[in-house]
Amino acid sequence: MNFSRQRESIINILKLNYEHPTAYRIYELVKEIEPTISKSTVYRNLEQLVELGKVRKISTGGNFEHYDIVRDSHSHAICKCCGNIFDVNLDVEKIANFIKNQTEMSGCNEIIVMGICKDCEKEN
Amino acid sequence: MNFSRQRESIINILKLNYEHPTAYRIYELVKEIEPTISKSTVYRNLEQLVELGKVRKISTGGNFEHYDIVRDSHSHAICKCCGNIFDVNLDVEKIANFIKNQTEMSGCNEIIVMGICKDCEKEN
DNA sequence: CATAAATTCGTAATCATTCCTATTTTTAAT
DNA sequence: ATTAAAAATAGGAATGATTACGAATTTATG
Repeated sequence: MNFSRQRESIINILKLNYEHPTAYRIYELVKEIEPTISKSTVYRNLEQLVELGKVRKISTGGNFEHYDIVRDSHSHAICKCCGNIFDVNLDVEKIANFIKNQTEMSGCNEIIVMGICKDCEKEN
Repeated sequence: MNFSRQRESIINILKLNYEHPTAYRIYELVKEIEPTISKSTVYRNLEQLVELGKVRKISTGGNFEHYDIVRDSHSHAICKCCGNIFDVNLDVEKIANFIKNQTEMSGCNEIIVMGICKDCEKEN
């Protein structure tokens, strides 16, 4: 993988952003620094970075994929109602062992928890 | 919600199918029983059934949404490599409590575990 | 039966993502 | 510093799963 200014900008934006942005949001933010960047560059780089394990893709069940740069190991909780994504610390290792004994999975490195957030619960 | 023959067929197909089918696969299968059913009817009904809590939508990070009729309470493990979905039994209640104390989530009713399946591990 | 509400079918529209290609940038070797 | 090969980009077109729409049909209720 060669160096590219655009990719560095994408990574920098991801490092500054803790909001689990969508690809399009990342595109918008990078555009402020790198005005001529194209959407395809953003999508291609995100895909590559996910492949390399430097970025995680989070599917919420909504219409967009969200992205999160890998810092420490944490899991995600998603509100089914508003789609917000929260960080959670779960014992992934423990769950991985449990899974391994129970299914055809050889292990796991990511856990996504779906539920309702406190705000949405209040409103309904 | 009124009765509809088409919806009953969709539910029946889901009851018979343990493979976490996509909307399109469900459409194909229902079509064998109900040849004039339209894709929009399948999509609309799946959405309604998800809303009612009778069906669960499973986002794998791939291009399609998968569906699973709610029988017993179980969680899902997804292979990041092949996209296969496996059933798992996790202590959701315990995790829900853990989540509740740690985040803005009021609880959870579904856990998705991402990892690599044994077959894909062998191949790589 | 008659009416209103719900549902369906078929197709068109949407829109996030992927694909394509000519051009530019990066890398490594000479 | 040049050069050639490989990698990456910009921009726009294509894709394709899903959603939206409207006229026609079916269901529920009195």
